[in-house]
Amino acid sequence: MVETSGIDLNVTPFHKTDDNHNTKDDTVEEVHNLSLENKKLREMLTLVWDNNNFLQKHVKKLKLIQDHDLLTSSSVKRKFSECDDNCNTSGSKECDHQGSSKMPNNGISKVYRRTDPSDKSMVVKDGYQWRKYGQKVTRDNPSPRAYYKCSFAPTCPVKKKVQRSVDDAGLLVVIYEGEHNHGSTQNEHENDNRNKRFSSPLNGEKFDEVLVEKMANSLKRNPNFIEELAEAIFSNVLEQDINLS
DNA sequence: CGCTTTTGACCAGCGC
DNA sequence: GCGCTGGTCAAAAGCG
Repeated sequence: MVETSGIDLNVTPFHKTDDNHNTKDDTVEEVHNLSLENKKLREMLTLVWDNNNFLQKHVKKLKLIQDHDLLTSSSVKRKFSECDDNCNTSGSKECDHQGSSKMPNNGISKVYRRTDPSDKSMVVKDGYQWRKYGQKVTRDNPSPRAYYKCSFAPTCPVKKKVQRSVDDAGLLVVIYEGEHNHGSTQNEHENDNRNKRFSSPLNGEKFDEVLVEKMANSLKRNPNFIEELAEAIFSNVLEQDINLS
């Protein structure tokens, strides 16, 4: 019986027995071999576990890259190419494209909001009052782009553009231009609650985490995946052992 | 009645 | 200059 972090496995160690010559030395040797085999199996399981974790992280990373590509492929890419360059070169913390994020850029910020794809209204509750003044279908995105002006204060210069992501209908890309010269119509807490009520329960970063978790669990539940992974690692370990010896 | 939304027209910038 | 595209305007319609 070998026990590793969180996994119980019934392993019957392969070892040679000889009933006719069951001396004390033989028993000691058997115990020694058994512990060696257990040690090896434990190491292998640790390796499998580590590789599983690595693969989970890799899946997560691929998902993030996919999201990033998806978002930068939309029409807003042109305007924010500078920001993207900054992301690539300096890795600025401000340029977090994951989930619902803002990217301050000369009074321009971009926010991603995950909503129900079936919800046709491109309403983003952000605590301000907006008046729609135009709508346009852009060249590289079949979903229309809506233009809003802040109507809470007559002198407020802030505008925003709302458009669905070209690849993910459930993802709204909101571009804010300018800064409000007045306060929000509601506090941040109320705003959060509203967003929770009006959009999908799985939104933004949380949605990604849940998705990755599901994918990882699905892989873990798949016996073929575990078998193939174990086989691959086992053959790899054997190769390493051969190379070392 | 006042505010918001819709939608076609218009304008400016850009590339060829 | 021309065509394409994104952004804005403004009249009409809708709504509470």
